[in-house]
Amino acid sequence: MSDNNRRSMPLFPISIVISLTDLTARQIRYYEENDLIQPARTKGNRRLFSFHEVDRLLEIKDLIDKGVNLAGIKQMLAMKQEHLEEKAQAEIQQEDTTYNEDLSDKELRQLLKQELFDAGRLNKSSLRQGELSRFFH
DNA sequence: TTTCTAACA
DNA sequence: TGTTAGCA
Repeated sequence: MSDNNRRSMPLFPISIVISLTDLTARQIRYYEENDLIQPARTKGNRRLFSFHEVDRLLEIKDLIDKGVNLAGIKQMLAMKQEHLEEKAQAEIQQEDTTYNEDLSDKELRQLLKQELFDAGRLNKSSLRQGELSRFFH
C-alpha cells in the first residue's frame, strides 16, 4: 500500500482530531458543511478523519487565525490542489530527464499571491473580509 | 459514553 | 461560534 493511501485512510474520531487541532467540534463540523473537508463515516454515522484531513484542518486553522474567511480558504485549498497537480504534471513531463526541480517556496508563494490577487479582483465581495491585505502576509 | 443533527434566551 | 436538546 502506498504512503498516500495510508495518509488518506479514515482513522480517527472527532475527539482525536479536536485534541490534535485545538478546533472545536462545532468548527470541524461547520467546515465539513462548507466542503472544506469530507471525512468518511462509520456505519453508525460517526465521522472518521484521515491524516490528510487532520493536516488540512491545521491549515484551515492557520488561515482562520490570519483572518481569512471560508470563501478565501476554499480558494486557497483549491489553488493548492491545482499547484500539486501542475507539479505532478511537470514531474511526469520531466520523467526521462535526470533532474527534477521543485518550485522553491518563494516561487510557490509568488504564484499563490498572484492567483489570490486575480481571484480577489473577480470576486471582491465574498472573498475578502475586511482587507485584501490579509491575504498577503 | 461519545458523537450526531438541528436550532437558538 | 457557543451551547443545548434529544437521538443513536
